[in-house]
Amino acid sequence: MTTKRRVPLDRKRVADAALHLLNEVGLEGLTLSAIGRELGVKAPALYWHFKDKQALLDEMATEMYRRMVAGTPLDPADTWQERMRKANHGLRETLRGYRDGAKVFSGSRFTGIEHAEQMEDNLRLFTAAGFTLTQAVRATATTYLYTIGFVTEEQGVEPLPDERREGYDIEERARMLAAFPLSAAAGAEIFADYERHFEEGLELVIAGIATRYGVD
Amino acid sequence: MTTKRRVPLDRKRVADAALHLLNEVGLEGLTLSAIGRELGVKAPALYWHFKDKQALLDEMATEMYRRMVAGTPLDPADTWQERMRKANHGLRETLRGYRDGAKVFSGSRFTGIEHAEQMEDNLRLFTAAGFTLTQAVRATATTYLYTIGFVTEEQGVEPLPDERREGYDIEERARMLAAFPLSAAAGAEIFADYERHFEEGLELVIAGIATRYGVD
DNA sequence: CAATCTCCTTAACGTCGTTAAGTCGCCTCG
DNA sequence: CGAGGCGACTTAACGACGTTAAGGAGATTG
Repeated sequence: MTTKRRVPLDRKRVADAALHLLNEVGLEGLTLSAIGRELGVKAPALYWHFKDKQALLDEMATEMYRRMVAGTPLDPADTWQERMRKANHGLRETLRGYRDGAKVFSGSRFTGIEHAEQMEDNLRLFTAAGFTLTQAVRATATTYLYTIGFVTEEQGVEPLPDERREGYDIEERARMLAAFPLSAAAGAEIFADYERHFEEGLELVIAGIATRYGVD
Repeated sequence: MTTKRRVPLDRKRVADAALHLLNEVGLEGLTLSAIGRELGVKAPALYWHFKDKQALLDEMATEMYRRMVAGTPLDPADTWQERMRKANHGLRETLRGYRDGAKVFSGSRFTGIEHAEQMEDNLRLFTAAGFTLTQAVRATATTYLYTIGFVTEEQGVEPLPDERREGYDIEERARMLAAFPLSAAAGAEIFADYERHFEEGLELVIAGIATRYGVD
């Protein structure tokens, strides 16, 4: 019985397995031993590749970013508005692709500097469109922060697309808030149809950028 | 030695102590036994008042909200723009008042329905200003989500006002990103002067609301 | 005065992230 | 060709954490 030598892990393969597992068990179930099990390895083995769990989460966030870039084709000829829509829809879809995706993403920091390539591309497009660098940064940062905030809240209610967390029954909420009619009616505007609401909020920000910076 | 009977705890006192402790140790150091110690009680005692730790975090978020409302005076005669500025600056200051405040806040759900009072007040003001209910909800939600996203990122760098986390040296970042000149220069626009940048982003959103919904 | 309720304690459990020490195959070099 | 070292793991163990179970003391009630 020749015990075959297993091909060694590397950071990427660990991050991939962890992202896959994340979708099944969520952030709170994402333990090192479970990740190890996914890879046929014991938990402490992961410390060979990462200094601690946060470093693994950082690599996961970076991998999410890589996949977002790969899955969100950008046209150099985009107007800045088209670029904003594509980039932020791409970001939202990426985050929604993982259970607790927004939390993992916003709680981590990228490893390396790969992300700067996309950032540079965006800033170049915006400055070419007539924005100052300062304006370009404010514009992209504001939409980015809106999207992160949006998906974080969204995933508090819908951990994954078409999967609803309990305790967010719109009708029950309306009944509880009977004394506050506007707030009660607002429930449908807040806890349903996230797609449309995300888009609408994004358009608000884009409109504000165009207005305030006099660029269109 | 008469062992005096201690006055019993209640949910509010526990949440208060936990919020106080949060500022010293952060979310990851906020353990039940540490909270108990703060109150002269052992960890399992807290289970008399809360069904689990998340329920305590929910109460903490609710208490943060109460303090925000109490500390953010609103004028019924405000224009909707003034209301947005006051409400969102108040929210940001409240969140920044606690270490990991944004994370605690956005990871929890309010207990009770007190928060609806303020919500109702806002929606009333906005609809009176000429917004439809749908528009009012989109407008307030978009700014709210921007603010949450902003402070979450901000506290990743500055856990508390005037307290910087390591690893965010702007000059070192610029050196690393030498190959990406726009991104390198953007560092100063991203990791410093949060106050001004928050305001500027908020104005972008407000401008977009005015433009897109034709209300001012 | 006994029973009950409130609010807490002590004890214990299983799990988690993490560290230390040891193992085993492979590669390198004398 | 054999010894040593290195890469990539395992096993064992640690302390801390959230949580549950059982018990107990003081106040309240019938």
